[in-house]
Amino acid sequence: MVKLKDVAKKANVSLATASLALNDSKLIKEETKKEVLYWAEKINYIPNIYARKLAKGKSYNICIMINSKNFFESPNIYYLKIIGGVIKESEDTEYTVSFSFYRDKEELKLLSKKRNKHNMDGIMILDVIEKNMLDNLIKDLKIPIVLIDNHKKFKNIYGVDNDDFGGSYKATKYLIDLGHKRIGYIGYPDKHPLGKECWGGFKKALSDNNLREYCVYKKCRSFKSVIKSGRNAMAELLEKKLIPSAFFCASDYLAIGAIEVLRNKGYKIPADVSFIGMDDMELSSEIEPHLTTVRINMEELGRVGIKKLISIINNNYSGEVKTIISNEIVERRSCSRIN
Amino acid sequence: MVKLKDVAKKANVSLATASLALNDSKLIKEETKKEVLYWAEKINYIPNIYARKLAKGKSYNICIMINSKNFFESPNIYYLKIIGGVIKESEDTEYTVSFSFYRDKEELKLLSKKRNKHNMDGIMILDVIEKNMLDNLIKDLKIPIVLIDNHKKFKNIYGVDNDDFGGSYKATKYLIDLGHKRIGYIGYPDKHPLGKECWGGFKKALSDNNLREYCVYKKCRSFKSVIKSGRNAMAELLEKKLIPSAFFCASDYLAIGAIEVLRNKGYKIPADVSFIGMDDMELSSEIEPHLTTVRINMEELGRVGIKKLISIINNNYSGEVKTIISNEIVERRSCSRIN
DNA sequence: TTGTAGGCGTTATCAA
DNA sequence: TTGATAACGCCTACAA
Repeated sequence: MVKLKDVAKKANVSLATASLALNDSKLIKEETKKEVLYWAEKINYIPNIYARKLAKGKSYNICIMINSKNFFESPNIYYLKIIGGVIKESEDTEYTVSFSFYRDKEELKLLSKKRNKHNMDGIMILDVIEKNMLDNLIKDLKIPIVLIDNHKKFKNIYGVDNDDFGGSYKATKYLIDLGHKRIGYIGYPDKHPLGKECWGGFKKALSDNNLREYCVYKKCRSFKSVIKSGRNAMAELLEKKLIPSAFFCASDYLAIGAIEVLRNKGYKIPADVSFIGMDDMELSSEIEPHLTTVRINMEELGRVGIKKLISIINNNYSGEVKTIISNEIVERRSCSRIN
Repeated sequence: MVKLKDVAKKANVSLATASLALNDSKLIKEETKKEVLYWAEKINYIPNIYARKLAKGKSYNICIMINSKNFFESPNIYYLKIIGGVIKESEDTEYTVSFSFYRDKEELKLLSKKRNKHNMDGIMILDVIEKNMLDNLIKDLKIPIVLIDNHKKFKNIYGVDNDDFGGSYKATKYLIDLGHKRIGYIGYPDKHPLGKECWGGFKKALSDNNLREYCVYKKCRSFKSVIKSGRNAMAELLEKKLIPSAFFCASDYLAIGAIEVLRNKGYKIPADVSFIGMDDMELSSEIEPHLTTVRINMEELGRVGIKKLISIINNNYSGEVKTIISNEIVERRSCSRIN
């Protein structure tokens, strides 16, 4: 393995000079730098990052923590997108990223093991985490933490979140602008992480336009079999009431299930009923009719999150505690104008 | 930061003894070990993995390489499952895992940068890779490589693959055992990575049972909008021929699209036509009727892959060049017996 | 069974 | 502007 010493020798400078030159120090003459760079390239020098980490006394590593239960029981494409964003964004930094699963109770015991393995300067958490676990993490580790997609929980902990409220507002407004006056809602219970925000955005859009909710289902619980929840929702709604001219669904899968039930009853989508979802899953552009939805940019959450964490680690972050990532409407074919 | 020296001091032994004790060397008396362990625990000693890597002269790191185009353009849950398996399995080893995207042409130039960042003892590749890229990797890096899910390509390079052939055989056999004699096939072109294996397994099952294929569609191309491919397939098939009593589809999404078209034409599934898919996606157990399929265990591919790679790195691998991971049929409600 | 001392490849602090 | 040299924290002959 060719090392710094070899480069120094070839370039006819000392180890120290070679090191400084390669790190583009302004102490070194341009000419010398060039010479060193030339030889480094020439003899294919690859720095040993571990020696560097050691000498610098910093790990330059960020540990991404993921709840293993959530991850393995309901593997979700969102994880993949966040992870992709994180890796991508970290590529051009001096930081490496490592991943670590955590479980429920044993957490604290595991923690020390994790640290052994992942010496780290900062932590990013990809799941909705419980308060006591988070408290323990903070107390034990004393390193910066950034929470991703925690739906604005833990107001005083750094985080990056999707704008659930704004997305719901936007979606509902979109329906209103299409002329809809009777708008239904299918979403999660109030205590669900997504419940409050989505419902809030929906309500606000209505009241800002002097409208009232028409037909509401808020009993979708788990993150699994969400399509089934959508079916159940619509089945229940069909029994009880008149169907509105449009629905906002807090998840595309909810919309997909609901649409299926309605179509089976002979309703035409979007001629009879319009639907707008939220998420933009792969499936959403494949179903009939292609679903209009609010696209959530999870990759962006990951990218922004890692940048933020690195800034915090380096003591030069000065932005908001919670960063809110905006989302946009993707118009497809599940909504129609009403007169 | 508490270090080994501190532990040694507390335990009243030398640095060397402390080190050996913590590494459970048999040179050290049980009693001494206990004392050292006790103090390490007590003062919350966390080894610096980078110092260790450096002293050992090994990176103890494995780099997982992912084609960024595939990853970002068609993020697939399979990636997530492999990654999950890899991380999980690496947890109890001394190896860390890092991830790195690669692109097409610039590959070679990027390579050196990657190495700077991910000093590594081995490489795992998660995508179907092209021959010339692989050759370059091998030539430049000279470290062990394991290919994941490459559909048995590159016979002399270590790899872990799903048993596409066996899965197709099994699925087809399942249909045959249900009494079906006219069995259709919806899958990929012969030159598609999945094409040959799936078609081979299907054909073999038929010929082993003195049956011939009845109605074949092999034009599904991309990995994107596979559901649409399924729809197209069935639309075309409907025009041309009699529909068989059962279909094997080389992907669940293909089956989902095909079923949709057939149901819209008034066919009852599975009363009129049975379907068996392959993959077992989340969606497969949500659609109507719940899809019977061959479950591919991608997490297992990841786990086995990392174990294999570590063995190879440590020069104690003695198994097959290609490890084939078996899959199993998940019976749901899309197949019926025929008389 | 344990301790001494040198080395792993960098970076950083002084002098020169 | 550069060069010695001492860290960084751990491992491991070799000696005792």
